[in-house]
Amino acid sequence: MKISEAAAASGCHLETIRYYERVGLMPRPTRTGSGYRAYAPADVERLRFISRGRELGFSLEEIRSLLRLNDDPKLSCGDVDALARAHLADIHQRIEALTRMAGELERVIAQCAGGERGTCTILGALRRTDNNPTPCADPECRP
Amino acid sequence: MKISEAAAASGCHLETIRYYERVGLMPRPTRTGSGYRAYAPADVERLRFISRGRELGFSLEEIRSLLRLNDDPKLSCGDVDALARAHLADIHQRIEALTRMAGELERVIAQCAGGERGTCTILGALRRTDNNPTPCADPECRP
DNA sequence: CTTGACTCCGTAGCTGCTACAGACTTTATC
DNA sequence: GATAAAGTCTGTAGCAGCTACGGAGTCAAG
Repeated sequence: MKISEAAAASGCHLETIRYYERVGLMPRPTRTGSGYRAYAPADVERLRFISRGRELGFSLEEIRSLLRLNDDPKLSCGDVDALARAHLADIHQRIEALTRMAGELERVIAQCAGGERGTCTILGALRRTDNNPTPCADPECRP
Repeated sequence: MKISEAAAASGCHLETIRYYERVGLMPRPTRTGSGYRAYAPADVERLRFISRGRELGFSLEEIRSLLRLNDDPKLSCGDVDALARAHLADIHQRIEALTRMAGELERVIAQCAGGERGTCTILGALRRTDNNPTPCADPECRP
């Protein structure tokens, strides 16, 4: 199986496969006489493992650990569980941060919708310094 | 005001300030006789503008646009509004993607909590192929 | 006068790819 | 069998958004 076929079968981009090999996530495949990479079904499975890990937001380093744990027959499920839980906590933090951003943005956008002259509340929110408070006179401005 | 003071006053890392200058977000500041950068209060305000933009998740290119709109006296509030709304939509998409990830992760973690032997459901979820349930029975699989 | 803190510039590193260029090999068509 | 098209090879550079050096020059305190 050539690299483009492995790419199609795994869903990974062709150049990404070579990249995974370079960084040691994928083993160096056997080669044909002319030097082309030859992949076995097991390689495609490994690529899909990586790809699904990425879909779940794991970093390549985390996936490297997961692959090691997966390859090791004397399974340490606790480590996998800990890694996954830590990752989940991280995702929750990112969601929280983005939700805060979205909330704040919605607030300043909503204020802007009304007035179009001179005082753009969006730019105002970016300019605003703590000792130089809101340019908006409306008490609704700062909840 | 020297660069470290501007850093302290703006909340930007010192090297980040130089970076912003290099990419053209910050103007080249005046220099002291010996070549040290000298910042005015307006520069610090601009840094804080950038910093708040980053806190709201805007990219540096978006912030570049916002700065241009902010600097331009004949204000085009509509452009600002459009930019902010597009950014907000993007944030919502990212939240959605992360929420999906979190949901799926929670699912496989919850399943794992029970059993600790042989079958780790987290690794199982990563290994799983929809059309090829068994790993590989064929001895040709591993070259 | 020396020590230490600061600043300068340029460059390289980080993550996770993606996209070349230029050389080669394989496959398809005539 | 010749030739064109498509695939593959390697190595390197680019993206965002910083951060962290190294080696040199500058400034203030003791």
